[in-house]
Amino acid sequence: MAGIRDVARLAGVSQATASRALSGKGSVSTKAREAVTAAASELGFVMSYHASSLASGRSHNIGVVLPFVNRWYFATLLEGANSALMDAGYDLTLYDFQGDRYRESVLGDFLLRKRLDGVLAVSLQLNGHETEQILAAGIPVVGVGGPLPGIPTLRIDDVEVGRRATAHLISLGHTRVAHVGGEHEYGRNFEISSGRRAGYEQAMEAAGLPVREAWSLISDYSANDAYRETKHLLADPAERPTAIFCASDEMAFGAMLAARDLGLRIPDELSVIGVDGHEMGEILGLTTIDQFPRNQGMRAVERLLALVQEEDGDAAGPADELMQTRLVVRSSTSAPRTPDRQRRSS
Amino acid sequence: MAGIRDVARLAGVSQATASRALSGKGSVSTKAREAVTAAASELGFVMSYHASSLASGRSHNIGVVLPFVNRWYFATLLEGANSALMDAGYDLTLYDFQGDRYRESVLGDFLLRKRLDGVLAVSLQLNGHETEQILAAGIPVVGVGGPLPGIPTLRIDDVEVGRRATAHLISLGHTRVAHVGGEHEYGRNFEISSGRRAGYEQAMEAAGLPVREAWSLISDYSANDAYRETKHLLADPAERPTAIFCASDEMAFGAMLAARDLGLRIPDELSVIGVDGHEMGEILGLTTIDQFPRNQGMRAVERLLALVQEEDGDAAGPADELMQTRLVVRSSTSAPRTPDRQRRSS
DNA sequence: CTGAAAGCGCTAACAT
DNA sequence: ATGTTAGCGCTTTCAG
Repeated sequence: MAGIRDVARLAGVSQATASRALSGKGSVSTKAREAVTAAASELGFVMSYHASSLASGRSHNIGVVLPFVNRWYFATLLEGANSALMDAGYDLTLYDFQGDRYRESVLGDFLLRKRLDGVLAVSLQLNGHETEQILAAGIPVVGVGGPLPGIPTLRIDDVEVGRRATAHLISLGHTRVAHVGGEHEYGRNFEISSGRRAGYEQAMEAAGLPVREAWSLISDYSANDAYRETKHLLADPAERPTAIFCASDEMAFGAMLAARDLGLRIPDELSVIGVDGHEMGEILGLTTIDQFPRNQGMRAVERLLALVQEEDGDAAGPADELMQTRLVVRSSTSAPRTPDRQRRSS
Repeated sequence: MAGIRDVARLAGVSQATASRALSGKGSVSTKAREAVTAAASELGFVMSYHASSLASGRSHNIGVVLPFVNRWYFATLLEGANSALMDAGYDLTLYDFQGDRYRESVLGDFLLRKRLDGVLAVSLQLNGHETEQILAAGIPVVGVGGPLPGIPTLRIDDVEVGRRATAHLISLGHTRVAHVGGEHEYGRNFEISSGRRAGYEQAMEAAGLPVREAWSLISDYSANDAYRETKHLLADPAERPTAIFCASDEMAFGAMLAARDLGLRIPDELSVIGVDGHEMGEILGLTTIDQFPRNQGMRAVERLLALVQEEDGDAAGPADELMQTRLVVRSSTSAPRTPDRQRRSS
C-alpha cells in the first residue's frame, strides 16, 4: 500500500526524484538512487500500474489476437510471443476469437480501450472498417500471416510452401496427389489457405498433372475433420490418390489415421506431407514443412516492440517480412509402391 | 480522443452524470442517460481504461497463470476461461511459465503490479513465500488442480481418476497393467501426478495385482516423451504389460504410436487408456477419462468473478470444488487377446 | 437525480 | 541533479 510518495519521503528526496530513480529515466545521483531503492524495498513498494500508465501513456502491455488458442500452431506462436514479451517486461493480453465467436467484441470493444501499447494480430484478416477502427485507435499493429493492408506483416510464402510440398511428392514419383486445405470462404485464413492451394495447383500443372476437383478437399484445420474428409476420399480404391498434401500437420495426422483405419500402409500405399512442424510429427514420422511458429511469435514481438518504442513516427525495416520454412523429410513420404493389388478397402 | 468531459459537455450534463450514465452505477434520469449515450456515440467516445481503473480501483482484468499454453489441457482450459471472461467483459492477461522458465518473474514481478482484479492459477503449486506474497497483494485467487493452501481450488479427484482408469483395465481382465505418469519431483504438478499414480496403485492392490517398479513410468506429459518411455517398456515381449494407463491423453497418443511401431495391435495386444478428453482421441479410438477442461476454465472464472465482485470480505460456497469426470470407452481398450504368439517384437 | 470538487498514484515539463 | 507544479481522465463522496 506504500506509494511512491512514501518512498520519496523515507529516502529524503522529492517524488520526482524517486520516480526517476525507480524508472531509470532521467539522471539521478548514485546516492539518491541508492536511498530510493533502499526505501522502496524496505517499504515493499510496488508501483501502481494504472497510475503509471495513466500518467505516462505507456502500459507495457501487448494484445495478442488469434483465432484459436487451442490449435497447435497458434499456441506455439503464442508461446514464442510470450517469451519475447516476458523478457522485455511486457504483459500479454490474450484475445481468442474462438473462431468468429468473439471477433466482433474483440475488434469493436476490447481492442479500442486504449490500454495496449501494441497489438499482434495472428492469422487475422480485417475488412476496411475494422482496419480503420484499429488504426484510428493509434496503436501499433504487427500481423502474422495476414496480410493486413497498411500493417506490417510477417508471413511465410504460402504459395511456395504449397508448391514445395507438392513438388516433393511429385519428385518421388507420385502423379495422383490430393490436397486437404482450409476453407476459402471466410476472410479469416483466406490468404493462407488459398495460397497453399494455389501452390499445390501450380506444382501439379508444372508437372503436367491434372488438378482434380474431387481431390481438393476443404477442412477446418483440425485433425478430426481432416480424418473424416480423407477417409471419404480414400474409400474408393479405384479413385484413390497415392499422396496427400495437407495444409497443416494436425490435418496430416488426421489423414494418416484415416489411412491406417482403411488398412492403407504409409508410405507404401499413401504418402502424406503436412505443414507446421508439430512435435508429434516426429513420432508419427510425418514429413512436413516446418514454419517454426515459436520463432514467428518471437520475431513478431520484436518487430512490434520496435514500433512501440521508437521515438518518431514511422518504422525502419521492410514493412513485410518473409519467414523461413524448412522441408523435413520423415517416413510418411516415399515413392509410390503399390504392393500386391488384392486388397479391397474395408 | 474525446474524453468523458467532452461527452458531458455535449450532452449538457456534468461529468459526474456522464460517468454515471455510462457506467450504469448510480441513478440517472432516462433523459440524461439518452443524451449522454447519444453524445458518446456521436463523438466515438471510448473510455480510458487506465483512468477508469485508477479512479475506481477495478481493472476488469484477470490474470491466468499456467505452466504451458502449448499443452492441450491448458490451452483448452484457457479457452474456457477466455469465453467466460469475454462474456463478462473482462480482459485476460496470460502468464505462461513455460515450465519454470518464467515462474519467478511472474510470481515475483508481474503478478504484484496491482493491475489485476483476480488471478486464476492453473496446476500451480506455491511455496510458503509465494503464497504469502500473492495473498499479500490482496487480490482474489482461484486455483485449478492445485491444491493451493488457503486458496479456493477446483480440482478433480485424481486418485479416483487413477483408480477408475486402472479398474477399467482390470475389469476387462488385464493383470499386467503399467502406468505412465508425471514426474513427482517438482512442486509443479505434484498432486496431480502423484494422485493418479496413487489411484493406479490402489486399484492394482485392491485387485491383488503386483505393482511393479519397472511398470511405473515417468514422463513429462508430452506425447513424444511418453512414446519413448513406452517403446522402451514394450520392447521386451516377455516382460510386456498388456495394458497401460496414461495420466494424459497426449501421453496415451505416444503410447499408442509406440505400440504401433512395435507391431503391437491395439487393443488386442495392448490396451491403452488416457485422461483428459482430447478431441483427437476420437479418431484414435482412445478410451479416456474426460475431465472437460473447457468447462473447468469457465467454472473457475465464474468462481473467481464471484470473489472479485462480492461486496464484503469473504466468499460463499465451499472453498474447494470437485469437478466431474467421465469414462469414455472407445476401441483402445478390450480384454487381453494375445493372439498367435509367434511374433517377435519390431 | 444532479453538480462541484477532491482525488486515484504517478510522470513530465519547467525551473532551479 | 533535484524540486515544484501540473496534470493524465475518470470516479466518487458530499451537498443540494
